[in-house]
Amino acid sequence: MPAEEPPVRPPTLSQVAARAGVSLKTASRALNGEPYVSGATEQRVRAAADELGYRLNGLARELRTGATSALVGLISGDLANPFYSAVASGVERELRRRGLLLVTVNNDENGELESSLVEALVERRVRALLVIPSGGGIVANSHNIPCVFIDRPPVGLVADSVLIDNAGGAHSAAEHLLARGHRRIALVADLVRTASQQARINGFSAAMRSAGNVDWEPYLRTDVHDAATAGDVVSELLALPEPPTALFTTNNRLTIGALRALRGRRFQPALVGFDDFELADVLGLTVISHDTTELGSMAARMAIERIGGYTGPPRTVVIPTTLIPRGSGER
Amino acid sequence: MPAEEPPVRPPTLSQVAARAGVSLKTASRALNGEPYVSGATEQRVRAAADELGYRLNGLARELRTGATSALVGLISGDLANPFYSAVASGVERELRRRGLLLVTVNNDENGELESSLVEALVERRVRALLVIPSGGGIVANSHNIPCVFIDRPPVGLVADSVLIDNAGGAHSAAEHLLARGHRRIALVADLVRTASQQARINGFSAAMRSAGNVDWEPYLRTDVHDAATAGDVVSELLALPEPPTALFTTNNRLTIGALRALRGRRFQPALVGFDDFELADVLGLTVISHDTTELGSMAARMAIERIGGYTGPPRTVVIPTTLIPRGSGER
DNA sequence: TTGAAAGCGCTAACAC
DNA sequence: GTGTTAGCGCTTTCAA
Repeated sequence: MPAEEPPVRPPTLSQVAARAGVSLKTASRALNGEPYVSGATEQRVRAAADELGYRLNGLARELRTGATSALVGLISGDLANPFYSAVASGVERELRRRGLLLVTVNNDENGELESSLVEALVERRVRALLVIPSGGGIVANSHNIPCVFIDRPPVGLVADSVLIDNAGGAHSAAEHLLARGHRRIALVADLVRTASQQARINGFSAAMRSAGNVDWEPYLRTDVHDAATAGDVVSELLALPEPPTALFTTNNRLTIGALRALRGRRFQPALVGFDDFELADVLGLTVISHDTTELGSMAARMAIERIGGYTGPPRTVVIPTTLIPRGSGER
Repeated sequence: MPAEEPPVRPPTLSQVAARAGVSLKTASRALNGEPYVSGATEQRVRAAADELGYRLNGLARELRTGATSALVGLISGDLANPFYSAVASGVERELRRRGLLLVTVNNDENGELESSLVEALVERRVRALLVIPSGGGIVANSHNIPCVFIDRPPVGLVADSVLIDNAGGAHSAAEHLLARGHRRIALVADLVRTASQQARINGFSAAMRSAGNVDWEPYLRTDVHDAATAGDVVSELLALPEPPTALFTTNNRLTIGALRALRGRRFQPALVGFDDFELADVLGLTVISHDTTELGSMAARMAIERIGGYTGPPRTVVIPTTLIPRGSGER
């Protein structure tokens, strides 16, 4: 049984100073590479710091220099979803270049939890907040800290946002299928309460309207939220007396569900999916692609500008989409 | 034109106290729900806090109460890689339950960068460090803070680690292919300098040795680090005068590269891949699967125990693997 | 029940 | 070049 360990505290700057035989401030100057320290003194201080295994206490520094941290918070859905992790990857890379650190938290697609996470991050004095809203709750940014919304604009307030060209992408998917002669086209969409899904549905139906096609309307399915349900929905659609000849799925999860349902079937309807993903090429899947990582990088850059003092009006950046034909949308 | 904005500092506890007409300490007690505060006083303090939009400054609290933060750092490769993001997802979920926050940083698979990131996190006084080592560098944990290694054990020191049963998984893949009569089996592996790859290669060759098979040896390819190269390597293998009849790829990236190379070919060798991934089922791919998210959760739990004061000897947990036959490994 | 004083580890401002 | 003093916003003594 080891004796009660005294809770070993890391060495402090004054301990380093004492050991080097200089004052606190001199030690500070030496380690921070400030001018007006003689070479010899600097050497001694550095040596003392090494011997003690001294590490700067960032908390204390940050408290002193302005009571804000070097942290930027990202609130999103589960990182296991490749969309969120791609965004996180872009964000992290951009932050790291500026010496900022990324704190990631999962909102579990739950608006209340999301609000409490905002509180927690604000208490930690994050320098900025990046949010992919759960869609349910509204993140009120009454905290006076820079906030950039990703993929979904905030409800009821104007703020910096980075969005995908949802309407445009869905529009081009619709046109692509129409141009190949499809009329009975099914639309399988996620929760309509999110603005991004809403825009995709709108873009799609606008294209149908322009083409004077109403045959698709019986095949609209919304609020399909996971891959398994998407698979069921697609199976049901194909079991109809007059099944659709083409499908458009409005995000990667739903597309994957559709692919599972289509697997091994004799009749393969045309399929276009919103969001590109790994292996879509191997599967010969036609997709509406966009640079998800760039979505994150852009948001991070906007946040960094705000941190840097930019005070212009809120901006909205729209990331374009591209249709990548790989076979499934051309049959 | 608004006048020069004074840099608005968030309200402090003493401002709240002043407004409520109580002392600093009383305000602190009231907001922290400590005993010995009269109900009326508490109400007044809470009201004052609300009116001012007061948020606790976690930096100051943490500095005062022990100079450590509520942060846990995770150092890994790019989150765009589903393996890392699955681990991160498991870690985050576990931390959040304990009120801890996850800071994720990307080591860019670069040992030197990794060391500097450790420094940065230690300076922020993270409570624990979770590391998926880049393989190149050695993370020396001379910092006296809890550290758990994930997927790859640290070189040259004993420490808490959570590993996948790499050797066992590779062994079962080899047996699976041998049992189906394959002899010329190609092994496409990633950087051998990482312990996990080393273990997979060892497990595979041990099984071959047991079976008395040496025919596979000309088909060993290592240090294949990305999907594109993996594709090239597979194409080369299949172009040999005596091509292998089966392939084993030692991680998801390489498997995906192999799939791309195999696409549209007449002759389809058997294929087993280490790591399961989304859509592997749709592709009919036989894999060595393991619970990647659990890898992260387990590591987080071990770190939390250390934070909680556990001082036992370092432990190593091995996460088991399962072979999931889906067709590609059975042809 | 409440308050005053001290101090966490550091840096800013000003002396020497 | 170097040291002294003060104070970031909070919690922890200890006294009232």
